Amino acid sequence: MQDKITKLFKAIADPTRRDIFHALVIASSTLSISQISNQFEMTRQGITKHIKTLEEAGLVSLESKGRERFCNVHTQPLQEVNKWLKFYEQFWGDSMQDLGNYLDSKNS
Amino acid sequence: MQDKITKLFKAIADPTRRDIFHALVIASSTLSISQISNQFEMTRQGITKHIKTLEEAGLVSLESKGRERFCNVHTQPLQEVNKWLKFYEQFWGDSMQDLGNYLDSKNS
DNA sequence: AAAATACGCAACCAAAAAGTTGCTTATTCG
DNA sequence: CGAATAAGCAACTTTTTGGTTGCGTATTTT
Repeated sequence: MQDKITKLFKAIADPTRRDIFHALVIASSTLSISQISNQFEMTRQGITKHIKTLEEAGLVSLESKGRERFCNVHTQPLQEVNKWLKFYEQFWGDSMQDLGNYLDSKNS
Repeated sequence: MQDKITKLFKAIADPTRRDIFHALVIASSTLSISQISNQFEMTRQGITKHIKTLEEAGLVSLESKGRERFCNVHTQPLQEVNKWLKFYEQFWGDSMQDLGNYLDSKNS
């Protein structure tokens, strides 16, 4: 389909998914599908779809317990986004000047 | 339409747009629409569309000179993404343990 | 002035994404 | 056991996205 990093970027590009992800991170325990969807206007099935794309991005994993499914959240994949950002970080401030610095350091 | 940060996330979620953005950042001078689209398989009009969404995310701005339009690139908006990431950075490593630390620091 | 270049804009198209409804299955509770 | 709960799956609709073609216009170039 598409590469890992794009899946990751797309997963967090949706506001609902960012909200779900955030809810999972700050929750004091793992949450079930229903527990999550109760926090949103959307139908459970809609939430399930979002969770699936979060899962495919590696940001959550699912664990069945009885009739319920609990979501484990994983923040580690975000390090890839951070890595991507890192490169451009050197250009914050005045782009052109910093670009000069970057090129100089490459040539030395 | 949608909030600023979502526009930004969506802008960088597309691989072609990330490529355009990257090309602009590492270019030694500003590039025109044609100069950019020559580097891609896609039609000029397709590229123009992508540039427009980059523009709406604040990542580029356009400047007309004669019959050409040059793209100025801006990395600063990415700081917003970095800010978003920062919060989750404390959970990298072992999520649950770090979450404990986070909650503890809130209560002290 | 004619030809070529750089571009915008609108219409269109296909595929993907976002979200819904309806139905089935499995588990738990009384 | 029967009712209620948790959830999966498939089909379907709507909207968004990614990309194209076609055409008009302004600016250069020759």
